Amino acid sequence: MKPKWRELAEKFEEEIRTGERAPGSPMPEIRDLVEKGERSKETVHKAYKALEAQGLVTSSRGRGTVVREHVPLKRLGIARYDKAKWRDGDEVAFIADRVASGRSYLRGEQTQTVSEVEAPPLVARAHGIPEGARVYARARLVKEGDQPTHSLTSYYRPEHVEGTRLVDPGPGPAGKGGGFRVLYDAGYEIDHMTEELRARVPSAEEIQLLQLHPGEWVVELHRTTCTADGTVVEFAIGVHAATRFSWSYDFKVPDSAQE
Amino acid sequence: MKPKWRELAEKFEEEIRTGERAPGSPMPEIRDLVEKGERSKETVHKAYKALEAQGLVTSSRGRGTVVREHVPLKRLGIARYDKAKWRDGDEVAFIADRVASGRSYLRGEQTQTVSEVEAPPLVARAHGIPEGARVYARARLVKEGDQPTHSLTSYYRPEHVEGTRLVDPGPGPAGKGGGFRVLYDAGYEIDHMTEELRARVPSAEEIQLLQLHPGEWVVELHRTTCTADGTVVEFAIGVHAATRFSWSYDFKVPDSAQE
DNA sequence: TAGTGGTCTAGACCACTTC
DNA sequence: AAGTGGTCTAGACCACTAA
Repeated sequence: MKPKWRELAEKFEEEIRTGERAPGSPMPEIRDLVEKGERSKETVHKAYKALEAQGLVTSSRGRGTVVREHVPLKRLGIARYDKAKWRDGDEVAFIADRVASGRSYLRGEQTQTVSEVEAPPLVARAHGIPEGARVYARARLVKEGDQPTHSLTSYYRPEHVEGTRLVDPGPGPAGKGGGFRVLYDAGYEIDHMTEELRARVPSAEEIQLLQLHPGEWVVELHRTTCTADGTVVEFAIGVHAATRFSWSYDFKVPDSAQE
Repeated sequence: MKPKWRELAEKFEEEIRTGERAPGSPMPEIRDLVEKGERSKETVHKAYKALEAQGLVTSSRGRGTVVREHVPLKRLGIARYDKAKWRDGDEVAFIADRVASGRSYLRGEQTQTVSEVEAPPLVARAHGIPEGARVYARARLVKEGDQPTHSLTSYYRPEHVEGTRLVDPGPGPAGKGGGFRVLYDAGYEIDHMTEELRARVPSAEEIQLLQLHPGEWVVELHRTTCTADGTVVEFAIGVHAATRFSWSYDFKVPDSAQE
């Protein structure tokens, strides 16, 4: 037997997907449904929470529940790291994807803080240094308008970045060309990277920071960036709202017998 | 003000993460907590559901709520497509990752059904054919023991696979070397691929099929496989339980100025 | 059959937004 | 102040498991 709250949620889901309930239009108020039907407040509430977790509606106290506008996915491909963008041009690497997808970059959409910290285990392993060694952490929160899209924290080894503008703890992006340009100017040209992705439940702080919808998951991205000789010059951890992005990778089918 | 159910959930989360509550050990029963503390049944229930969504506990009627065993992540890298594995060896490409991570392959862990269908929009676009054109859909559910890990449906164009054992609608894997080997034998050697990932809420059928825990998300993977001349010979859609996998990709930093 | 989690209700109260 | 969603309770009943 299907629970009543699920039946109700599926009924509304159908109505939203067919367009019968248009984006931006208000959903019936909980108390109205309680009066009209036989359902109780908690039951309707559960149904609405399920719809909210699927990204179909938004609820807020005082304002009511409305059908969500469709937010287009931001597609992240490896082209966003194109050397031409950060080495020759004046785009900042981290916002290259936004430029590529036709959105304009506005100043003030990225805040940054730089601090010296002891390397957590994950960071130490990536850089091949002892746990607790000193590293620079450069954390930024990337926004699009008022809406935060993801957080990104890069970890650098002191000998690679000390004396550069990367460790200048001022606010704002790292300047023309971004972090990769700074490393390039310091003699460390990035050559290849590894990205690793996994999905998980967000922490309470992340829900607040990224303004996540209730029930929404995040994708954690680990990026290890190396120079041609294999030196790791950056390890970065990104946390993305899971429904706002897709990731795409092209690669040759490997053939270990030929190498 | 933090809701009580969240407070309670965080208390238990802490206890589980520190190991104070060991995997396999039972959580306090809901009715006991109601008797001892001032909380009500629904409130404790909400807290338990939150823990379950995080993958920390498992609840079932009659059996109670227990701390979950830690399930190791399965790491998927592009090495799982190594030509040496499916062309020269006798491993099936789709289970190569399991072999790599030390798990043994058991017969009967993969079921398959082949059918001729009209190409859905996504499939048509990937193959560059009209919507509704006939394609072969090869759907399998991959399990590890009793636990399903992911579903994978490959779409092939008739002219590439007709007459091969791929479209033989018998059960079981596609045979020695898997689907890529069949394509290879038919004169279509795969050369490069694109994988695209996104996370989303599972459908009701997927929850049942993959035995997902309540609140758990899935990652949908789109794989487009091409020969050296750019012909798309396979488009596959995979649905993975989000917490059971991580994906990893290595690539050179692109440089459009040099090509 | 006893004991577990899951659903549902009716009503109270709280937090927030809008007027 | 009025009206929205969110939390909480006490208790009823249901669904499932194990002895």
